[in-house]
Amino acid sequence: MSRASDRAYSAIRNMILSGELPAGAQLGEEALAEMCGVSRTPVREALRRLEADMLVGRTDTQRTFVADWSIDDVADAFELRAMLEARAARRAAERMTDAALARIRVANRALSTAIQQPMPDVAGFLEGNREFHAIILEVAGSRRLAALLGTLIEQPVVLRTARHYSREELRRSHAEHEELTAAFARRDGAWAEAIMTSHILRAYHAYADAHRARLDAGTQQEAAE
Amino acid sequence: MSRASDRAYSAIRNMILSGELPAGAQLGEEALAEMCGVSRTPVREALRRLEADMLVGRTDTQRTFVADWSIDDVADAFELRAMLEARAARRAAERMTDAALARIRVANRALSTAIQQPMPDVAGFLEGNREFHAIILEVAGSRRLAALLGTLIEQPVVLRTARHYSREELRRSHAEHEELTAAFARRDGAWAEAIMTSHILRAYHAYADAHRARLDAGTQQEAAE
DNA sequence: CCGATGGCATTTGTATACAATATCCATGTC
DNA sequence: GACATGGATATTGTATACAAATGCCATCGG
Repeated sequence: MSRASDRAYSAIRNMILSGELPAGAQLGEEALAEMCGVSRTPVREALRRLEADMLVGRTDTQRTFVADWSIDDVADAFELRAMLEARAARRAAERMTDAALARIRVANRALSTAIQQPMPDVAGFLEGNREFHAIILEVAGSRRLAALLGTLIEQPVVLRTARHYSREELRRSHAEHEELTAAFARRDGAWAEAIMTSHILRAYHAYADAHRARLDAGTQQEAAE
Repeated sequence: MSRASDRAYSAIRNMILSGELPAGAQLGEEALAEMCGVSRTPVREALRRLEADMLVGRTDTQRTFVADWSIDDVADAFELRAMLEARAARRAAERMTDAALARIRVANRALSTAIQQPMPDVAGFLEGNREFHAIILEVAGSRRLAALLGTLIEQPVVLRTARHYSREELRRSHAEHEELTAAFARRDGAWAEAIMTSHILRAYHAYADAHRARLDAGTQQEAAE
């Protein structure tokens, strides 16, 4: 992370995820370079990586812009993520070790602690959640699967969704993690696969519902103006 | 393709796929730049892309080398490809149009012609095959699915395998394409998914068998020396 | 008033120089 | 003789200058 290109990557990425750079915004290399305090060379590398992540797009004439995520794109991404994470869960169940199982339980405990605070610790929840899924991916032992999922796990949408989870949703998510752990403990690949599919798709519908609610609110507000 | 970085990408890629640059070979940026007749800047871009394709790897100190594909890596890649192409086939069947169906039939006819020559036209077969799978991916209508499959379809292994297909294997492959077309004509997603899974996994086992045979031949030769 | 055209401004692409870092080999010490 | 150390050498990382292309806008002709 000390390399200039890594700093540029993180900086631009954060600006996109935080919404500081809104969807559709043109990304001039020179302007980004100045923002990041580096030259254009590392910025160009960072943009290529962000393009691979599909966080930025390119016009037919090589102008880069912040990618716009339609609701269909989000559905598409969640569908693929469900398929790939489910596959990872199955492989992980088939290859599970006692040591990894212990680490998964630790992550789940941290997650449980986070959501039982008087004011739910969302950052703690996200970190425990990330760790949980990371261990599964590690145990699954497929470098390619990990690479493919890498471009799907930390999308703008996913991050923003979790922040709006209700306590009930957080609790439900944790319950699913517990059930997945049970499937891992029994080395039951089919079970793990099924729960993981459900786990991701439920997260998708939580997002879609929230999105629809947001749209309705926007429409009402427009009507009032 | 006229850009220097594109030329560098193609050139290096071809050298890897042809075996001119053997697995494990160090890829000095300066040396590659000279080979491609460009400067280091576009070579660096090309290497980043090839790294995303997993055709080149990187040491912990950022030295690049031609990726070494163990038999397990190949199995891993085929397994993922089977899953993703099967998903694409299902989506394509559900969204199939008459126009696309006609194009698929044209591709299949070309493929059929290629394998019925006295001396099978392998290049023609590969082109028809590529077109067939490309149309399916297009009809599937998922940019992400296309992006993920992009890194899996034209791997060194896949290309080298097809060149050693027997006429019987070519004929079988074509028969599977015909069956897939039938599934598409009936808009039967489950059927299409199943055939595609089988289609890719059969190709995998054809490769694995050939690989084993090659290993055995090598061992025998060693024993004879 | 609308659209085409030309040229200026902006942006991206490439080459190259230089800085930082890693590798390798020779030398010296135990 | 094995291993650590240091510096020469090679390689990668970054900045910058310049070339090529793209986009924008004003001007001109209809």
